[in-house]
Amino acid sequence: MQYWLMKSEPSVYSWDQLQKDKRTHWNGVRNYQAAHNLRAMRNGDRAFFYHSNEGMAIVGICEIVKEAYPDPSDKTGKFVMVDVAPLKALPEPVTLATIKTLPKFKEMALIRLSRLSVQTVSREHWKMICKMGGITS
DNA sequence: GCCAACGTTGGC
DNA sequence: GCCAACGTTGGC
Repeated sequence: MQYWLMKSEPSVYSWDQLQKDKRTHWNGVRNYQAAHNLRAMRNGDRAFFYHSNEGMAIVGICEIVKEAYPDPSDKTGKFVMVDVAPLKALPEPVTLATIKTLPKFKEMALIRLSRLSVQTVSREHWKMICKMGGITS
């Protein structure tokens, strides 16, 4: 299984909204590297849901429930979207500020490639963030 | 609101 | 194919 991190501005689409919707189309990605990651996602992969701009924290975990298919909002036909469903909220959101203070996360894309909206997360980072977020599984 | 970092566009 | 100009993202 692969782990991911997806960003959304809460004023555009928030974690709360996803929990209400039960499922959503992750559309609007217009960056090739992010799109490449979308295409690499497989059903059952897990992704952190990160609030950018406001909140600036990882707030929940979602699951990929439909693999990449054309994004109808893209007139050029080049970009794709996936469907995601919420799995569980982090009891304790993990903020960017916290992550930044820990040397182990220096190599994380969230820090290194701050503008990439869909990124991979290593298994090690995934586990640490889950633990910090209060998920003990 | 500002600005750094980065990506894209278009002229040459 | 280079690079300046411009647009966007996202932290602060």
